[in-house]
Amino acid sequence: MTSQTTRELLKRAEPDLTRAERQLCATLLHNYPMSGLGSITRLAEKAGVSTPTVVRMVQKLGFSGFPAFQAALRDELEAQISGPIAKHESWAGQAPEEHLLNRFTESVIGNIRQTLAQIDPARFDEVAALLADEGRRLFVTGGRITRTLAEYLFMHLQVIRPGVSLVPATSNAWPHAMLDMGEGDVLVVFDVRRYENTALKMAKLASKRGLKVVLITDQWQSPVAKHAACTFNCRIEAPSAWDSMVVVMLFCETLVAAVENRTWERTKARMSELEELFDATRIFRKFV
Amino acid sequence: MTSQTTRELLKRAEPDLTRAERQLCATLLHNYPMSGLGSITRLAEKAGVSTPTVVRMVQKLGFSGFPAFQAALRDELEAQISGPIAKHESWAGQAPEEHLLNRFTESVIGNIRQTLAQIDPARFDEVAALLADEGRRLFVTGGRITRTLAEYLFMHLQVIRPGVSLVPATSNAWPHAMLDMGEGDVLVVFDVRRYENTALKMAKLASKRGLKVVLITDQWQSPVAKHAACTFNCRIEAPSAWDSMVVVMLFCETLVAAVENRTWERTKARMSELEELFDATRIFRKFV
DNA sequence: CGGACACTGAAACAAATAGTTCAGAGTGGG
DNA sequence: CCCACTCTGAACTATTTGTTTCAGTGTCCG
Repeated sequence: MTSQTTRELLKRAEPDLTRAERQLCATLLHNYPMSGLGSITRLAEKAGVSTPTVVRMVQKLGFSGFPAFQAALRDELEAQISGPIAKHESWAGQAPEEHLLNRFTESVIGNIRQTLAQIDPARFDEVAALLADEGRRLFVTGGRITRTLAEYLFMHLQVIRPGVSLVPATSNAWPHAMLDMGEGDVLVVFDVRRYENTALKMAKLASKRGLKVVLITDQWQSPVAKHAACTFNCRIEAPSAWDSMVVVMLFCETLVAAVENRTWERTKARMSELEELFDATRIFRKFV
Repeated sequence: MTSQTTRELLKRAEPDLTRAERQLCATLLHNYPMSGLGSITRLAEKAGVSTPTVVRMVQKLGFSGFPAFQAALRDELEAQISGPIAKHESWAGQAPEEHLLNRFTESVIGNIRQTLAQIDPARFDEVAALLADEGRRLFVTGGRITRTLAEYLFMHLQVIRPGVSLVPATSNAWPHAMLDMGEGDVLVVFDVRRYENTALKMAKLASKRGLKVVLITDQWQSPVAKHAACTFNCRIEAPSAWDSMVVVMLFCETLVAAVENRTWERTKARMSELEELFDATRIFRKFV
């Protein structure tokens, strides 16, 4: 394929690029090749790097300068356009359509579409507001498969606001945790098929204590729904012996973003405090 | 049709144009819109007119100047290229396009598309084979954000085959775990930005001990790549203060499915054994 | 630790592009 | 045949774009 030469050039060169250059490279590949057709200034801005970085990179790729690079992009684009109409390409372009990468992705995209179509945005906003209310304590729980998702949600919420706890339904310690749960608090339950007994019991007890239960479950819906103030169903189908939690995670992340938007003023302070703590512990690298 | 506005603008304006302008117009329409994407000078040359003619004409068409005209062409081209796929309705049909649910999903789909386009299927299959090889012990590790993903992958792999361990990079117990790592074993490292020092150290030591290191990282690539036999980059952009791990999870699940396909005979037996154990512990509900 | 090295972007600089002016060529009507 | 009018491009100016230099910063390695 000569028509994709520059794209492949970018991909192949990527490992040898520096941090800023890789950032630029990613931007270029992101919506290839449109982002490269503007001026060097706008490309640099879009990628968040300086114009010298752009020049250095295209020279590293073998072009004499930015205009030469741009000309190559234009030529390829022209060849592509005048050529046969682009078919619906598979996701992993280099693999045949039946490759697992394509089949799995296809299935997950379908899950996303169907799940989103069913969600009531008003309900979603409602729950976001509930989770953003710092007057309420939050409890998050998940089962065998969903524990990691519960942890993921917990970790983010914990940074966003105070008063968040993770309650492992898989252990037998959860009745102790329930001692802290009071009227008006919120319990987020993850429960997907092979619905778990402990999840049901916990939700039942919690709703009796006056907690608002938010349930995140699959399309067949966990029996916890009976005790939940709000239920969200995510499609979890996949060409595998396992179910796919991708949509559940997408939902969690979106929820986190929504909560964060509502608490931003206070969250900002919490995050910068966290940042200082990280600096003090030197957990992270400063640069690549 | 808004997507062809400029082309139709040209066609409709043609009768009212002067000779030189019509010549220019014809050139533009001839291989629309490529001829308009170069500099004004080259367009003028190609059409055999002067640059003032070009400026006058685009102003006559209602653009403020040549750059504005060119920008319009680029935008149309972009819309045309990304094709009907990008033209989809909002994901959460009931919500306006600017609702976070739609914006977030949009962004994640973009991440998926771009990540998949970059993955080398051969490499993917290679790693799947590596993880399916029961002669090698497997170690999985992740950092602050990615720990949950590491756990998720671990949980699945553990069911699929024996000899899988989770090594928490966030604790200081990992050097102990390293005692068990030997030549030919595999270490799967998750490391996304705010790359962590422990991940790097662990990967370095592991590769020195003769382990194959598989790295799953973001588009900017963790420095662990230097010590990795195989690196996969996932786009993690999201309209949020946080990065999105959805694509990383998609990748993990696909990998799990691929490994499982290779070990299915033995995995089947393991899974039914697990089933019996579950029955014995009565963790799951028999019926909804 | 500390020196060598690599990466990055601000700023200065060079080159092209885009826009303007204006004189001359062409045209049509009186 | 001449005048008034429009159109056109050469030449100039202003602006933006592309390139180079250089100093600051962070990383690596002994």
